[in-house]
Amino acid sequence: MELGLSLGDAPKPFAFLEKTRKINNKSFGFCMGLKVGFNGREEDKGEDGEGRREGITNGDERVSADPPLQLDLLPLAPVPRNPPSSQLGLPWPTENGSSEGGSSGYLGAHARGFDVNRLPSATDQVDDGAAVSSPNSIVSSLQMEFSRYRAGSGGGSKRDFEATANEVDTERASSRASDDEENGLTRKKLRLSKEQSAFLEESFKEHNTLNPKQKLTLAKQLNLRPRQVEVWFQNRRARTKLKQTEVDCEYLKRWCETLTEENRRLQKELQELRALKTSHPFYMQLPATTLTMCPSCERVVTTSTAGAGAGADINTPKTTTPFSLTKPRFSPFSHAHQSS
DNA sequence: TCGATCAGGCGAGTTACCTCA
DNA sequence: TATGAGGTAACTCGCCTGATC
Repeated sequence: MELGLSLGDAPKPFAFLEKTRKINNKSFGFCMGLKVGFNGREEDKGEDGEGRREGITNGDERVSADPPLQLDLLPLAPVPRNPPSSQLGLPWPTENGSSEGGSSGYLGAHARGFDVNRLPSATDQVDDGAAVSSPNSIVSSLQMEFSRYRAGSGGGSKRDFEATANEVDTERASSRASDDEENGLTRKKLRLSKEQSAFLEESFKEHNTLNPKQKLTLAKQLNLRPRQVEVWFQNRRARTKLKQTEVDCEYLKRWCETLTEENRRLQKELQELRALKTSHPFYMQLPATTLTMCPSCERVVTTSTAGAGAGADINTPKTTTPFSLTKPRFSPFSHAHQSS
């Protein structure tokens, strides 16, 4: 059984059909594909390679004629097709080709000064190349910058309230930071502000991995250490994967129930056929024949080693079957018979 | 060309801290 | 006010990959 997952637009091809390990981040909807194969090659694949890393298999490694089922688990509130990355000034080109360079970005120009996590150290300034305002100026700078931010985004009262709450958050964080610094304690963990989280979230939608340049630019824009940005993306990927796993489990559980039910029904049908065999021996004078049905072309063909029924197509109108045939969902069929 | 070494990145697992009911 | 649960930032470890020698 093969499970292909992608984060992104539902109709997109499954990741295991593409030669890519990248997760599509255009939206946070869950798109899950399930392919059941009978060749058992999963066991042969081993533990190395991209498939292990991302749970994705290359399409050319397993070839199946049956298209995988696709389950769309999109969020109730769909993510806008065009996330406001350009407004946020992401440090890399978006799909629209905008927002190249953080300095021209929306927050890129204004976000300086709301560092909630640290007091700038000399090494940080060297490493990040970002001049950080003094601790005492953080809050006022933030309020000034975000008042502009609100005005620029045309926010209403609710937005103003949220921004104010974020300012409080930031102030609290700054206060904690200052306290820790004064006490000479090393800060273990501090909360990111809502703005920082939202900005990182938007960035993650664009790219779920960062190259060093993007990391540095983001860190500068958000006044975070590059390490913090890196850790945030790592944790974000982990959360995404965890969520996917939960969805996978739920889906596979339902799928298992469905297969169990189908198996039960087929067993019942088999019993009926056996009963028919005893009551209508006429049918049993036919040579032993295996009936198979291709789920893709929906043709039932007979295969037999002897007798008149070999290779006959029972879908032709003049041929009838005294019983119903169930179309299996998955089959290791090849479509060699389809061309004929 | 091949192997050893190193740096950097990432996933997985864990810890520690914070918030909230 | 104390407490437990849940969320999450940060850390550690091991593995992989690419660059360099």
